[in-house]
Amino acid sequence: MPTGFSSSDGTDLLRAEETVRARIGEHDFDFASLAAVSNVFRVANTARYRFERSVLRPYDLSFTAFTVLWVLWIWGELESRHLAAEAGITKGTLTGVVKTLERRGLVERRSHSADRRLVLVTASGDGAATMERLYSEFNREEARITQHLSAAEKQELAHHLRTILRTLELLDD
Amino acid sequence: MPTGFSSSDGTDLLRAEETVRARIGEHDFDFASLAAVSNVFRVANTARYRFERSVLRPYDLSFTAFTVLWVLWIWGELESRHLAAEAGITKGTLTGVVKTLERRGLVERRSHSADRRLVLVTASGDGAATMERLYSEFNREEARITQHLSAAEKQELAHHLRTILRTLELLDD
DNA sequence: CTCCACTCGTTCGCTCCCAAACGATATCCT
DNA sequence: AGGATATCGTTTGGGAGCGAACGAGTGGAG
Repeated sequence: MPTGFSSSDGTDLLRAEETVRARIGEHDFDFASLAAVSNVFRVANTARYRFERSVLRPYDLSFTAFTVLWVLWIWGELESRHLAAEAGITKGTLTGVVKTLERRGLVERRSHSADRRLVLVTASGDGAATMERLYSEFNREEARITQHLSAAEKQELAHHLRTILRTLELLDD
Repeated sequence: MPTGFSSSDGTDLLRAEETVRARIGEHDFDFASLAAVSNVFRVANTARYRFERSVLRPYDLSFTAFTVLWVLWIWGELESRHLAAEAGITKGTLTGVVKTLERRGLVERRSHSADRRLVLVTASGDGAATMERLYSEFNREEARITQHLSAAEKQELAHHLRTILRTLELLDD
């Protein structure tokens, strides 16, 4: 039951942050950034956990395996390193995930004819069919966990997150 | 280099979402929820990766080990299962993480005198000293990645995320 | 045409991460 | 008191997840 930080009724959601404030003191500390960033981690953790236990469980797919399959479904055939980048994992990790997906017949691998170092990965017919069913369930769950935000607030949220994403790209050493 | 989904100049950050829209069609799909939730995952992924490579690397701490130590630093001595809940991991995972932290002398374990099933965990002097230095660096990095958001926007972001968090708690089966 | 530098995906060692099963302990019921 | 029941942290098995090292393959410089 990793629900992340807060425990019960929601009114004490800010309590942890208050405790931090008290524990740390006031000198030269950016609490607005703390609140923004730490809540991103909390939501991601909790939501990921929930997705794995609800929609993903019947398909016996991990969140990462789902992400990889989803990327292939959207973009079509991809070279390994691009697939890894799109899915947000290293190529070493991808090797294992693709191996899992291949074992279940959801994905196919072939090597590039011209450049034999390259490996091309595609969603199989089965993989595409699975995503067809799975992704609408996934989207319903996305809607469910954001049900107390208006459409405008969701846009606002997404917009702020994209701003951070852009900053992260620029900061990329 | 897992930067997550988007690749280069930031103007095509929305391109992936456009592609999704084109791939999926328009029927009965909640794109606002998709944008909000998927960007939470992307930011969390990318930021976590960055934190591990920048501030955490010199201390040889994983993000999770840092989180556990941070929770102990803020809240003081905790029983294992509460520590796990606060850190957002299962108790089984916690056993391993605490073992790692204990090996490095950052954390101490003792058993409850009255109820001998319970294990109490504390940050050691070394652990607290480490957090003292580490956490201000961490906060500077939080400020850095959110530098293009105003204080009001950070509040807004945190507020929307807390709304989702509250919903997730309610949905908690 | 042959080194040399580079790039590709895989492998390795280690940590994290969960679900489920487990042994030890505590509590409740009667 | 004592047996069912519940709860605690640990262990186990398997899939992520990273960095670093590796072997195979490409392409450029001389």
